[in-house]
Amino acid sequence: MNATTLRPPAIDLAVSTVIFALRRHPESGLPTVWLPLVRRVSDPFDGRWALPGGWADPAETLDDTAARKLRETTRLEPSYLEQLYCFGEVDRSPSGRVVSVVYWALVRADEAARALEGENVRWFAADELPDLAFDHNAIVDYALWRLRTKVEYARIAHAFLGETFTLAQLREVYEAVLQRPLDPANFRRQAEATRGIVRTDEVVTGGRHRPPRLYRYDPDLADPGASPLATTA
Amino acid sequence: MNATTLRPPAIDLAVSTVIFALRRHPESGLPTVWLPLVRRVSDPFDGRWALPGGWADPAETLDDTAARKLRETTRLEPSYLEQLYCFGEVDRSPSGRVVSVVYWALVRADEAARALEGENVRWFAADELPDLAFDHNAIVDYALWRLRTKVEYARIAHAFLGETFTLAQLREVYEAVLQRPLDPANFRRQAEATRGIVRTDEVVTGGRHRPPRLYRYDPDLADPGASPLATTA
DNA sequence: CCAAAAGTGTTCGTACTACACCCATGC
DNA sequence: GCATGGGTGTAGTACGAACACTTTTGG
Repeated sequence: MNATTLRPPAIDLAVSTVIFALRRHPESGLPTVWLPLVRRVSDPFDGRWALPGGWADPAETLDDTAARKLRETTRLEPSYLEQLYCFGEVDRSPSGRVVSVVYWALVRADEAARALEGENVRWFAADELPDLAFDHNAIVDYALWRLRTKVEYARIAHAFLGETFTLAQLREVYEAVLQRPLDPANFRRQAEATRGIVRTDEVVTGGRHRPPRLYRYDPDLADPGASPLATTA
Repeated sequence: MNATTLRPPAIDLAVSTVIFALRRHPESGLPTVWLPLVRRVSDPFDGRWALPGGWADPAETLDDTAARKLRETTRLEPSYLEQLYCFGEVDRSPSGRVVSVVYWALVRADEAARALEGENVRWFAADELPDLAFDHNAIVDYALWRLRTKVEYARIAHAFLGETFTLAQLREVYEAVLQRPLDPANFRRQAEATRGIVRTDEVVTGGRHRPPRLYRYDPDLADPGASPLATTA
């Protein structure tokens, strides 16, 4: 954006996304953070797992490119999408200079189940990843850090759940992300006071215990953790 | 970073920086947030004020480009430098598709005084800016929001000050950034407990009151607000 | 002594924690 | 009834806000 150099040099601009969803861990049975990866089918890093993404499109906003690529490679519709960071080390890619604008997304459990899984798309537990292509391991680690810090002060947990949810479900989200148990009684009060949710008149019957009330996220309540650039997706 | 498209399309990648320093406001006399802008000398937006920056260099890390451009245009050496956001709207620049990786920096008051100021570089009070080139007004607003939110939980305020400082000086930084007065007594306790500073044995004499003790920032103390990607500059 | 800012003590209210206890359902 | 989780009450603790008060300098 300086005028002295009239033409900028060639740097390839990529857009990738770290997609998070919750799944029960096959061993522990507890809900944990999972993410889908795609297998690379050409060099560099042919055959290695990598974050879904692609080249930036001159006709599209970076946000739109992230959302589109996410749809195209995994068929997922994210309930939350936010820019994470722009990675610009010189030696990130052996094929040349690539700068990656990375996004992170949250999808609901039911939505995540719909994701096409196959030879070249597979879900992994976020803390049991293989060696990924490029610097993608470090990127996922950073995205996990952002998820874990942001869930404590911003209203994003509901993005893992459906339209309505019980407080136990919401608490499970926090427990999965923060990796520690939370007191149900205290969580209830805190959630009702500051998590931007409202009670509905419905309850869930069928469990062999008192039927829990359903809650709904209220987007009108001010979010103390919302940034001025929030996409409100 | 997808392999289906072999060659990415041409998008110009720029790097700009929002530089913050504290100066006394000429009217109120209170310390306030200021930033240097550079006047554009060619189209688009010829003659308008803009953030210092330039095109990304294929041989340099984005961080390095930000630091170098900052030095070249203002002669300033930042005591804090962090990536802010990557702006990628399609119509940001009338000259074509430009994606800007924007950084924000803090410089010390003595350092800021050294900055070359002239026909094409001038300092402005952060909340009294003229109409800037491109979307730079919105970018500065976002950077200000980040500064104001981050100063509350991370240890960055000392980056506005010299090697040693009194608690009154540190408090002035917080008051300037947060735009509200703070209780000196409570600030002292909070600062000594959680702001990562240590007492020195020196005091400042010369004022017509009790000589205040000097403190020093201690980088070894864990910063609760530090990100895993922190540049520790 | 006085003014001014440094620095200490104390009270109050709020908010989080731990945990006891009651409620409503399926079996 | 009994097991199970939903939901309420409450005491203990930590921390920030407000503000009175003491200390140490220059004039």
